[in-house]
Amino acid sequence: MASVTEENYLKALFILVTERGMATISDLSKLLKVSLPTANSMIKNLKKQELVNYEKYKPLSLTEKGRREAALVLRKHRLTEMFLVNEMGFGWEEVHEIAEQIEHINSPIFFDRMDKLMGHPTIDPHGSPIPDKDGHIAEEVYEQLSNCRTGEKVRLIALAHSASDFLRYLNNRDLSLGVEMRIVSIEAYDGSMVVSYDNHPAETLTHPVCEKLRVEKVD
Amino acid sequence: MASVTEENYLKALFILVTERGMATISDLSKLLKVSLPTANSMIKNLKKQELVNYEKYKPLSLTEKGRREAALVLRKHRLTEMFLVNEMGFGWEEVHEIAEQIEHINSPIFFDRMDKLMGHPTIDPHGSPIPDKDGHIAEEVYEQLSNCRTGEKVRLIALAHSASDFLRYLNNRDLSLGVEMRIVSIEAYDGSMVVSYDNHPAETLTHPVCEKLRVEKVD
DNA sequence: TAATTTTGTTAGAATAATCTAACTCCATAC
DNA sequence: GTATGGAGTTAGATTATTCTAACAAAATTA
Repeated sequence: MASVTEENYLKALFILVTERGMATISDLSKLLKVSLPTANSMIKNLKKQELVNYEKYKPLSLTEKGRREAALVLRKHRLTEMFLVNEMGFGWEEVHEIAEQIEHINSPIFFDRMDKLMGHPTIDPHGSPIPDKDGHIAEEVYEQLSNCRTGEKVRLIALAHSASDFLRYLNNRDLSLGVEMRIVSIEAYDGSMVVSYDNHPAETLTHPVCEKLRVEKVD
Repeated sequence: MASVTEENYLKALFILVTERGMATISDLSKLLKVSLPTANSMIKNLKKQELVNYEKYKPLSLTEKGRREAALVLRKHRLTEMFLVNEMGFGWEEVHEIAEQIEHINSPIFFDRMDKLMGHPTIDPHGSPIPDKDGHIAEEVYEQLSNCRTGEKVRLIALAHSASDFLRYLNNRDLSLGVEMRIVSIEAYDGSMVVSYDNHPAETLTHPVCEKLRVEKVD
């Protein structure tokens, strides 16, 4: 079975490929904060185990076996986040670091029990889909807020990132999943948006923030 | 901070010293299933960190710092076991293996939350005391069933071991903490005892089992 | 296209945790 | 009081994961 380190590489690769369609060794080395040679040698190791496809100087991808392993780690991570929020009362900004550790626990009954206690949730507290027990994961079809137009009304449905400082930023503005907002205006210069929702008639969100907010249109 | 391996050595040492009053390198090597030289070199490492007292060829003990670290690992283990039983619905025979892994999670807020959700429990599902946040642990003052006499009435209050096969053995006989039993007879030859309780008028328990059952006398 | 920068690779070393083989110390049995 | 067996130690090697230094390939810029 994959070591904790190997699981982290597989998960990182899965996320990179899902988010940007491809991944390189230097992407991995940045995301995991290891040196390039370290990532390079781990990739050789994972190739030997037939978990990643890799040829010298070429971009990386997961084999079917690797993709499945990675999705199961992601399943454990997201189930844990949901459990921490729903069953233990944590805020969505507190759970990532804990889940980063618990995702490596090797105990199918433990995660099955979480899953059952929560009634088999399909998304985590940040709106990301939870892979099923076979490693299948729903595609994320939501739009970025940054791609929407002035006047549109949208519902916040998921987040592309879940760093705790970003989540606290959202908390401070009463932004949570399900909030419906109208795009009041878009600043052409820097792409920042002014949105209105609930008791916030005019909240300005910078472009990097809008890129991370996933929304669906409301009629 | 101590690595997972170091935490396991400290915990093992704590348990050995608590159970038998002292510990040697070979005790450790047997308990942790590592070779003698492996245990030897780890002990040197822990001595360098001032976590254990050790002189060549002498028995081992924990320093105050080491004792505290060990007790905090044990705290995480036992809180986890209690959480798994009380909040997640596991049987007491299922929780040891999971807790062995979760005890190494580094997240004070996670364990504080468990503790709070359960109302600050002081014993785990096997009756063992849970150390407090400062690493203080209550002494276990219970008697072994094997030291009791014919005719005495006792209440099962704790277990000295929590291996899952032992716990299933108890489950199969409807033995759980709190059960009150009367000692019907003791077989002098092998120390086995016949006890009666609830719907079990005459259950025979071997000496090794009786040694692991901790009881208090009922008037 | 040539120069430069970024990315990737190889070589070689370090650390943590483990092992086996060989040797030494110590308690105790005779 | 010596011999013996168990416990402890040392030496040396292995594996996993990491690093830096040096170099090579690919991509980008001029």
